Amino acid sequence: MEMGQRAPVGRPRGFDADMALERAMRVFWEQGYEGASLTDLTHAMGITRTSMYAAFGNKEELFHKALERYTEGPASYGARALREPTARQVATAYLHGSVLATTRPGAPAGCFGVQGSLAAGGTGGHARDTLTTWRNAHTALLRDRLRRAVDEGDLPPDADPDLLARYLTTVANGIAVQAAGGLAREELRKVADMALLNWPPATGA
Amino acid sequence: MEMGQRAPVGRPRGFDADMALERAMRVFWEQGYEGASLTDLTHAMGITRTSMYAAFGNKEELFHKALERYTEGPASYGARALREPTARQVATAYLHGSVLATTRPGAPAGCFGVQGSLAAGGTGGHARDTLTTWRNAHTALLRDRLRRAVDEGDLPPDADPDLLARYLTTVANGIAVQAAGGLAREELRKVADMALLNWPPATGA
DNA sequence: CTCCTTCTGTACCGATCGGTGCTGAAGATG
DNA sequence: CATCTTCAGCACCGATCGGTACAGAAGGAG
Repeated sequence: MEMGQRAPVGRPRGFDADMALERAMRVFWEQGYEGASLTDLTHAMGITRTSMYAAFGNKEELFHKALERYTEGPASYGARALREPTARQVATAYLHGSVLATTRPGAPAGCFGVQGSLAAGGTGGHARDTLTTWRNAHTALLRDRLRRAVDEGDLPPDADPDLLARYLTTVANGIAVQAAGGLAREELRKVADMALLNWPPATGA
Repeated sequence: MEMGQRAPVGRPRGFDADMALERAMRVFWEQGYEGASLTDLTHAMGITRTSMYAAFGNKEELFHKALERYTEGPASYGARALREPTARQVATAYLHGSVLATTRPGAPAGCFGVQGSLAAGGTGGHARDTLTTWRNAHTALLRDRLRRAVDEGDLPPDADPDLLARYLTTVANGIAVQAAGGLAREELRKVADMALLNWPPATGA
C-alpha cells in the first residue's frame, strides 16, 4: 500500500469532467432545475446520457455539484466580501459583487441560487429546498461577520447584525431578480449604492 | 338585436369559473409555470382537463388569466400604493404591501410575479418573458408616480425617479425571494423599514 | 497477444407531459 | 315530449421526461 497516487484502471473517460460540469452549471443557471432537461444538459456538456450518469450520478447530484461549482466560481464574491476589513466594506463588496456576478457578459444573467429553483412541483422540491438552504447559509455567514464587526466597534453597539445581514441578502436577491430580467449592470450598480446609503456609521472602536 | 343581456343557451357549466381560476392561481404561485402540471391544476380546480380547456383555452392562457387575477387581488397593494399622497407614503405603502402580500397566511409564500417563472426551458420561455414584462410594468408605474412627486416638490428636484422606482422594486423582489424561503413577516417588515431609511426628504413644495 | 475494467453509444424503459376526439349527459327551447 | 346546444368524462394522442440494459470500443496489466 505504498502507492499514494491514484492509478486509474480501465478505459479513461473521453471528456473533461470539469468543463462538462461548467457547461451543466450554466444550463441550470439559465433554465433552472426543472427547466433543464437531460437532453439540454448532455447536449451542452457534449456527452451522452450514459456518460453523465456514470460521472455524476443523476440529475439531482449533477445539480448539487453544479451549485458547488457556482459557489466557488461566480459566487465566490460572497466569501471574498467576508474578508474585507470593515463592516461597511463587507457590505459594499457584497452588493457590488452581486451586481457584477449577476450581470457578467457571457454568463447567464441573474443568480443560480435564486432562479435555479424558487418554485417547483413534483420532483423539483428537493432542488428548491437546497437553494433555500444555500441562501440562508450565506445570510448566516454575513450575520456572523457583522456580529464580529459589532465586537470590534466597527458597527454601533445597538446595531442588529441579523437585520443587517438579512437586509444585504434581500437587496442582493432583488438585484438577482432584476438582472434576470435584463437590467443593465450600471443601473444595478446605482441601486446597490443607494441601498448602502443607510449603512450604520462606524463607532470608531 | 334588442337583447342586451347575454342569454346562455345550452347546458350551463357545472363549476364556478372564478373559484377555479383562484385555485389555479395558487398552484402557479406555489409551483411556477413549468412546475404546475395540468394534473396539478385541474385537481386543484376540481374540474377535468376538458372543462379547463373549454373554459380557459390552454395552459398558457390559464397562466395569463391567473396573473391578471393575481394583479387585481394579492398584488393590488401596488396600485393602492400609487394613490398615496406623498412619495414617502407611496414608497412605504409599496414595501409594506409587498411584505404583507408575500407572507399572507393561507396563501403561498412569495410573489407570483417572481417565482412564477424566473428561469425556464423549452415551452416556459413565454411565461418567463410575461413575468419580466409584468415586473417592469410595475416599475414604470412607480417611476411615473415618482416623477409627479418631483414636480410636486414632494421629492428633491435632483431626485432620480427612475433610480428610486428601480430601488423599490428591487427591494420588493428581494423580499419576495426571502418570503419564498420562509422568512417571517416581522423580519421582512424590519428589512422593509430599513430600506426606507434612506428615502429622500420632501423639499416642501 | 489475452484478460479485465471502464467508458461510450444505441436503443429502450415506464411515467408523465400538454392537448384532444368522442360519447353521452344535462339543461334550455319549442 | 323532441330538439338543440353546450358541458363533462373517459380514453387516448405523440412527445418528452428521467433513467437504464446492453453491447461494443478503448485503454492498462499480465
